Amino acid sequence: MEKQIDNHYRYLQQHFSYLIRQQALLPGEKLPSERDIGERFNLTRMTVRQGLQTLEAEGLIYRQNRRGWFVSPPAVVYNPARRQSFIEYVSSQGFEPSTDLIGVTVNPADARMAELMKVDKGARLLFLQRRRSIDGRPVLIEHIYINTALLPGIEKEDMSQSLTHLLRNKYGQAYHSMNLIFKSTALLEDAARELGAAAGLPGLHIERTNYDAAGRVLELDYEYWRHDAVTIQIDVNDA
Amino acid sequence: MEKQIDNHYRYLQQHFSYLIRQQALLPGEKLPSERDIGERFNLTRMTVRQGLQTLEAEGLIYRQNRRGWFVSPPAVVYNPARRQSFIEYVSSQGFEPSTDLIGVTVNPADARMAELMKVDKGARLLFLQRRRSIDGRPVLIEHIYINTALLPGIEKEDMSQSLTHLLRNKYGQAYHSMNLIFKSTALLEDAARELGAAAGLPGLHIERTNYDAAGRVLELDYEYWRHDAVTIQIDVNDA
DNA sequence: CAGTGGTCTAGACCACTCC
DNA sequence: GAGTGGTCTAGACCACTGT
Repeated sequence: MEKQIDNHYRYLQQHFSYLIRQQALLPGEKLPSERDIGERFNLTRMTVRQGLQTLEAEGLIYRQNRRGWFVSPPAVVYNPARRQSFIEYVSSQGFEPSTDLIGVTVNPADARMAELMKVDKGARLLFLQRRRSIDGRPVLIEHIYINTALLPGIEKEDMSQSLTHLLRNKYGQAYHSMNLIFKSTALLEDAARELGAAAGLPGLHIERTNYDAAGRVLELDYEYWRHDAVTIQIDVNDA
Repeated sequence: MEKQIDNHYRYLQQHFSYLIRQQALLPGEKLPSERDIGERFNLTRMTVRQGLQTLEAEGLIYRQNRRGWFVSPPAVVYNPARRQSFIEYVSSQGFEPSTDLIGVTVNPADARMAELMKVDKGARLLFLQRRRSIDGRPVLIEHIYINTALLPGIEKEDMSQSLTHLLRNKYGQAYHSMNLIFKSTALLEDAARELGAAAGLPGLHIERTNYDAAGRVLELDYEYWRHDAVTIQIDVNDA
């Protein structure tokens, strides 16, 4: 007993949704061009785009700026409580992670950052911008602020590697506790551009504060994810 | 040093974003109609709608079906680890929570539900559908499956009240552990309609499995949130 | 009823990617 | 240069809301 679809864009949505679920269209595969779809279904490009946008909102397809629409791969599961690095949890799920370093600078903390990281104004903070990809598809932009006073010499390390590993191996620091904030919102304009995505793309923001054993802020991490690329999972145990 | 905006819809976005941040437009306030905005800025309705949709994706405004666009109130912070009820965490943040019971049925478990809840196929499950609002604004639809065998007589209770309280007071059951899954995706069609929202609205899905002290599944809870209405916050402590 | 957003048409030009 | 999505125009009719 299927529901009657009287909207054209919903018809498109259901059509492609069906093809994707049946795996007639495979992850990473390119959809026909908007003009081709319009011709095939006798629809204006605007209507086609509306249909595609609803599929994008569902996380079934994604676009790369002016290159086309593609079927979304399955989302990676991110379980922050496990304290695994991006590299660990992505590869353990059978995907291929990679990291591009976009920028590294050392800046004095302004008033806002000083408060967030519980350091004095002017303290030296290492600021990293990285892009991380899964199977070659850019999925998140990361902005990281590191308290260099707690991790001397860290700015001389290779910053495209896993910070989790670096802290563990070189500094003997495991993350002790962390505070996590998740928010569903549009990707920031810069993040969208660096992901090769259209601005205003639905995104997931994660803000993570990592503390050392003494409760000091080791690192502040902002992650801007393509919303279809990740599922968050957490186990909460007895208090 | 402001960036030059050459897109019309981005200009609109920046304009209203500014007004909202300056509180020249207050939470809950209605925006002018799409046609009025178009006239004022000399833009087509399609372009106006595109601008408004990006503001919606940012979580700054929301719409109610055919009633208009409104400024979003601040998001409520949901911290699952605190095991507070919706009523508790909403009211403790200075908002007014309310709950509408949409449906109650008792059904035998099908194969899928039986597996998810670790019961025999055909076991009696209480199924609740509720709509929850903050300050009168519907923000989430909840689908709850309850294992009646563990909570005898529960189907005779008032199901618009807090389940957390009911379990605590009548059954002496506190939630022990829970498993949480968060996914940013479009609202389901039914959920969107019950929230008075357009279908395909960006949404946040939360899936929560609550276990009793013996590790049995007490309750399975699916929450479909308007994406601008909630921020998730979790503290993870030493393992 | 008038007013609102929801959907849709039939075009157009532009910016960028790919070859 | 051909093809793609990104943006935009100037309309139209419909479904639903409020009065």
